[in-house]
Amino acid sequence: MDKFQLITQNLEEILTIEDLKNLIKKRKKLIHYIGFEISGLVHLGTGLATSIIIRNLQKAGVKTQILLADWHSWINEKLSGDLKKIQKVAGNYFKKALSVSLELVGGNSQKIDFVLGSDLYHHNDLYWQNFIKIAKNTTLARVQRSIDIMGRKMEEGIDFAKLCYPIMQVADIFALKVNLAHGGTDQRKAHVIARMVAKNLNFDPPIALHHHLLLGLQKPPKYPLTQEEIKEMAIDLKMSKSKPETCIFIHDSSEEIKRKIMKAFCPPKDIIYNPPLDWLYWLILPIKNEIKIKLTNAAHKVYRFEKRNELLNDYQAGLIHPLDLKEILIKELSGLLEPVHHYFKKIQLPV
RNA sequence: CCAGGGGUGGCAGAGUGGUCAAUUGCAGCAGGCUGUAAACCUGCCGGCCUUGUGCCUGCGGGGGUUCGAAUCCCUCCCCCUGGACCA
Repeated sequence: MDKFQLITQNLEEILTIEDLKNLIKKRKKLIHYIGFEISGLVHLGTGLATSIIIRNLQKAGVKTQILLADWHSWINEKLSGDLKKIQKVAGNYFKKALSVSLELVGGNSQKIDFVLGSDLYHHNDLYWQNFIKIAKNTTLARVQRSIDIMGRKMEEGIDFAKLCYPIMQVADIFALKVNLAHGGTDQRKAHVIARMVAKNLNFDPPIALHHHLLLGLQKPPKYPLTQEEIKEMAIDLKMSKSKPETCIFIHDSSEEIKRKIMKAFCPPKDIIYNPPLDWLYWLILPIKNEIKIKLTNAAHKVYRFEKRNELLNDYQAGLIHPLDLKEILIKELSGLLEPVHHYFKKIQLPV
């Protein structure tokens, strides 16, 4: 498999494919980054979905970096907006949880550079110069739109720091010399700003790599939904810590995994909006490479990552019962996360 | 800083002296139904428990009036709209 294929595997969107091809062709050093806000427990989305991409990039020889975004978390009032606490959790818990997650999917946590936001900004005149330059090359309206998409409500009572957030995010990309900016599809607006202002600041526009946001397990606010509506509402539909019943943490026991998945929304034959199917397609298959599922005719069939559309086709055709789908998901997920309990035996989780 | 408007349970939004632990909607939770979930039906939905015509806390914070306050007064804080200042 060549570099391009490795890098683009399991991504939902690339901005732009042409730029990426050019970068590879020019044999430039590929430098990746993804930023994480430091909040509560790491779940499948933050931990595993992102790790799959990082693993792929590592295989492609890309330098991978994780920004432990303490200042961003501070701005967004994570962990009560207590910067000291955020930094503590970043170092004591998040770094470890993300490393474990990466190992689970077959990546190498030794090859990741963890960067704490504070360290990046400390005594860094250039960073803050770029911050102002970026701000000068952006409009208020644009920044407002970008924070809106990030799940923060514009409406009333928004403090100004929130508007600094996307500007910092763009400055981070330049400061870390990133040419592969990675995030969920929710990071699109910020990455687009980065690409737009890059030219004005004499940087090469970073390529944006967006992974799929795993669906939350709950029934959507509206059903049925069209593919377009799902894209528009992606932020509301994604797995979220704030709804613990609809999200699975990497620390969840197999009993909890079973309980939550059994409660999951899972309409028969529907492949448009189907959280368990979504997870098997985007998460389990890319990690496990193949899974064996019981069909409604009692036979078993093996599905492989390379041909994962078969899974969708068969489910749509009614060849797989929702309950069988759930059962395989429960089994695979429990097995996958089993080592996590071992790693975290002695670490206090920041609940 | 000035003027006006406003702060009610997870959210939305009623209520303007007692009958208010606070209408209602949404969300959430539990159970029933279904080879899963959803839809649908039932119950719960401030906290506590010995589950009761029980106790406690409660309508931005604090103080006051009153037999009695989410409702009236004072004060502080915060938000919104406009203005002033910077220019």
